[in-house]
Amino acid sequence: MTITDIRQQLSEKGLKITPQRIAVLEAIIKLNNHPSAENIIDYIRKNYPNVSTATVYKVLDALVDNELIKRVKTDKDVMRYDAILHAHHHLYCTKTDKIKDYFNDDLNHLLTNYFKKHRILDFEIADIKLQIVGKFKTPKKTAPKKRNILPKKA
Amino acid sequence: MTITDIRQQLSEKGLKITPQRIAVLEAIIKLNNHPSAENIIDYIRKNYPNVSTATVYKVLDALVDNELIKRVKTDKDVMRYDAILHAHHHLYCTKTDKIKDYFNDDLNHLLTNYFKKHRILDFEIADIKLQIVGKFKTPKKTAPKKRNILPKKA
DNA sequence: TATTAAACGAGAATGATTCGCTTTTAGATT
DNA sequence: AATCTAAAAGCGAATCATTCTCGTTTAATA
Ligand SMILES: [Mn+2]
Ligand SMILES: [Mn+2]
Ligand SMILES: [Zn+2]
Ligand SMILES: [Zn+2]
Repeated sequence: MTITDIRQQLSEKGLKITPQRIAVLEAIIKLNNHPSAENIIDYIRKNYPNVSTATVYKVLDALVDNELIKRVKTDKDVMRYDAILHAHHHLYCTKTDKIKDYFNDDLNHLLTNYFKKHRILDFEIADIKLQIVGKFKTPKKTAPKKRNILPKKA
Repeated sequence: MTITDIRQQLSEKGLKITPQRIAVLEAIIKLNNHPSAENIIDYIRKNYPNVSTATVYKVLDALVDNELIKRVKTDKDVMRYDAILHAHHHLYCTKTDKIKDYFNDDLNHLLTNYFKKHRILDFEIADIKLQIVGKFKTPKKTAPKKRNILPKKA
């Protein structure tokens, strides 16, 4: 995803191409970790110190409205954003608040087929998403490498 | 679910039985529509005009911590609450913000089995919930009753 | 009934997000 | 290339759901 691609995407949606919009979209793509507005602002300000907070929020709204990004809901008071549009689910870590993508087309088909067969009365499904809540396991300590380490205190 | 039951539930969790706690839990059960804190406050104040907003939030936290109710996440800035503890999913109406319960043990088994067979690397699942987003269909107009209606304009 | 830690009430504070208004700018038009 | 103008950006104030603080009340226990 190059800046040219981003300009292309904005243009396709009939959005004016502005440095702020490019920066926001680029930030979400680069950060690639379902960043909050604050994360995005911090990231952008490294290169463009004068971007206004309100502008970032307005850009985020515009990008969501034009389906260039998606909102990711959380338990917390902060909204998070996702530039990956391909259908996928999310692993929510209760310990760290990290959100990890979970791609599984097999599962998507399972669900789609399930609901094709079992319609929900009076409800028209637009999207089905799994909230998979839990904890990331810290990988099992396998025999740690022996190393010469200086003792903490002489 | 009587008030005696509610007192029982609070007591089992070692929570002090207070009129405010009873009122909040009763409100969520009676409203039965994933109410927001504001909905709950409005409901309660009809009978107890002096309940403090802060108290309601504190009670909600205590009830969640003690697993007597659950939080329901939404797109919006308001948290909503659920007194139904039995595993179920939610239908989110994008048009009206209504959230309807979707019970389906068949589907629950499908998912549980699926993830029993297909572990997610390095992730320990605590809970899986479906966010089913869409719109409630207004029931199809079936042959409308013929009626004598006055014409709109003479 | 007295004791006391826990819970409550009232209002201030917080903080993510939005608003209102002025200034700037992208992109079209001369 | 210079001009035009609706759209976008900037900025400070406002909003509002939720949390905090602290003085007062109360449920539970002895
Ligand atoms: Mn907030
Ligand atoms: Mn908020
Ligand atoms: Zn994602
Ligand atoms: Zn529910």
